[in-house]
Amino acid sequence: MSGQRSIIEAEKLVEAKLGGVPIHHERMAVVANIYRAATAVRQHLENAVLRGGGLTWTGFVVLWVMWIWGESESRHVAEEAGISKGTLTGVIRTLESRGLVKRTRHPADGRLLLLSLTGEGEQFMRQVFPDFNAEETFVTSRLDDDACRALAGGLRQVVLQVEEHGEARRLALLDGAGPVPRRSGRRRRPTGEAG
Amino acid sequence: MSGQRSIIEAEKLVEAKLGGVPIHHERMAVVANIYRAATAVRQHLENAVLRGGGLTWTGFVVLWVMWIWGESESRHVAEEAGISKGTLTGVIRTLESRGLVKRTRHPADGRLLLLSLTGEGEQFMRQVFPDFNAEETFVTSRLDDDACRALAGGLRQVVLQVEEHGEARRLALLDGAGPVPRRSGRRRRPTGEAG
DNA sequence: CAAAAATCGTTTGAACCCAAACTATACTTC
DNA sequence: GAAGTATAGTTTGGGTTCAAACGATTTTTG
Repeated sequence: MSGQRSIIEAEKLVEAKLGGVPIHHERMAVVANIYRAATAVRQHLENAVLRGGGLTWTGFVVLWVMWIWGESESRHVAEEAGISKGTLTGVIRTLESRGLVKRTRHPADGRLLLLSLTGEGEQFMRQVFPDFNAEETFVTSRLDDDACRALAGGLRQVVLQVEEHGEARRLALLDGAGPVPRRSGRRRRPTGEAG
Repeated sequence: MSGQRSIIEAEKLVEAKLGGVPIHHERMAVVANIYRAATAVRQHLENAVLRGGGLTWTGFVVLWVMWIWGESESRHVAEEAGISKGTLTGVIRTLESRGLVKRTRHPADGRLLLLSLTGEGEQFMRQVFPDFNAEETFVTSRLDDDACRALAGGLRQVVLQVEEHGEARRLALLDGAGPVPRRSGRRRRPTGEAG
């Protein structure tokens, strides 16, 4: 990736492209760099640590959540891992086939699904997490501890803003014009009524 | 997402899980928050701005790169957008079918593919980018301009570290033990030689 | 100038991704 | 307690994602 230089140049080009329209460049740079950093970090960790263990990033995150929180209801794992419940179904299927995860029915509420690590899953995390953290340390090694805390704090502000006010904002933006349906997604099963 | 609280609690639980093994918590928090913020920001922008235009995040980024840089060789667009060349092929197919992008053969080098926006694509970006930037401003609205610059700067350090030293690091980690093949991916076409 | 090496974009396969539709179970209300 | 409502996990469909394999083309080498 030549990538970084270009963000600064790009800002000038955007200015030229939009002339009068005022653009908030620092805000643009924050969002662009968040995404760039996320991609770079994920790719490094996948290739340096996870691939050897036959895991993807998402698989590892889900495993990590279960490792830290112990046996949990499926919906909490999805929320904590930051993926949709539909995605979790597939990820759990994969992890289960690798023997790292157990699925149990909730004894009291038949709708709920309990997830937990197998012994193999526990052992895997005890082995892999220190390596994972070593690479987290590598990717942040240009920053000292204070800079890391400041960086994490700034990012936390972004997350909190979206979590606390994002939904209201989206509703306000779309206003009357109801939510645009997704282009993809399941189709309603055709009823018997023909035109 | 209840998400944020848990990161602090999680650190304590990790401590307990790993006992003696020293974990760098600030580094863990940085990586976790980068990814959380990237997911939150992407989701907000997709739902607030892009879905109305029938675009995904990646589609928008690719469009943005072509808008800013003008007609470009395919490989440069992929690099600049931060996606693999294989992914770009599919994204371009989608954008082309929406009439936003043109594909041209390079006149001198038959291997190269030139990409550029159509008039419709140009118009789309002029309309949508201000809305996009308004949401970038929304998600960062808890930070003042200086904090934004500091945040972008910190993230840039992470990206640079991975870009400049990541590959060497990965090679050093795997050392003699050659690269682990991916679980997925194309299979070698079977040759006629049978066992 | 033909064989070999390099480079580009495309195809492939497994996995991931979301949201809407759907099924199953639980709770509410009359 | 049957009908209606709510909630949880699964399926579906269009799409994205990567890396390796691959075909087409260009450059390099002998």
